Amino acid sequence: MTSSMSHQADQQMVLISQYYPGIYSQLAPAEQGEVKSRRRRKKNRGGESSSSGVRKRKLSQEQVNLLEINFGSEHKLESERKDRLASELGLDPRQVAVWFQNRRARWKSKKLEEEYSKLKSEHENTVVEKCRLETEVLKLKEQVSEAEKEIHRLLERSDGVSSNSPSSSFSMEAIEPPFLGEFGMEGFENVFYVPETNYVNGLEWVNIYNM
DNA sequence: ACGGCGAATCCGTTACATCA
DNA sequence: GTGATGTAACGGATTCGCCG
Repeated sequence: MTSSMSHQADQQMVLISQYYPGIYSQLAPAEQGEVKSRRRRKKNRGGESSSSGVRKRKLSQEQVNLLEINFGSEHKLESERKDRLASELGLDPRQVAVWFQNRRARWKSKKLEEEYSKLKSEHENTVVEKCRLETEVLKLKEQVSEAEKEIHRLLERSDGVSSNSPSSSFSMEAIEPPFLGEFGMEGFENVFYVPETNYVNGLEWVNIYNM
């Protein structure tokens, strides 16, 4: 863990699991259903801390400011820095350690909230895009269906014409179909084939290709 | 290699201060 | 007075490095 990495962590969306690789391994007992009972702490209404002399709640704004500055430059607290900070702030090193511990917990909680918001937003965008694509697919299927119907109608009409007029008969298979790929028509060659040189009654609609 | 030990850190919780 | 919220502090568990 380098100091430069932690310095950038506030700006970047760094996953907690990357930043504190040890955290998730500690979840194992709880995940296995093992529930440990915690000892209840005694109340302390006498004004004296049970372990470290005079009780002193609420740090001053000045103390918090300096702690925040230090936390901003490095989230971890080496013992040398802890002692120096404690001396500067007139606090017990244990208090500095506790403050950093709680601050890391708040930082982690905030990052998790941000990560959640980001993922939620991405999910919503994806759902919207999915709906849009599904609508587009329906429209395209409708167009294909209409085109097929039209082809059927035209083929039926041309069959009727060719039986009366031998000169206009031709073989659809004998004519080289135009290349449609550059128009993005791959897959529709058999549906939209248009003979350019042989005029067929009722095929005026194919002029859409020249639009 | 291995186990014991202490320090550091984590999570979950409690106790208390403050405020609406 | 009271519930909600924020935070200092604690307890137990885990991890890690050191040492014999």
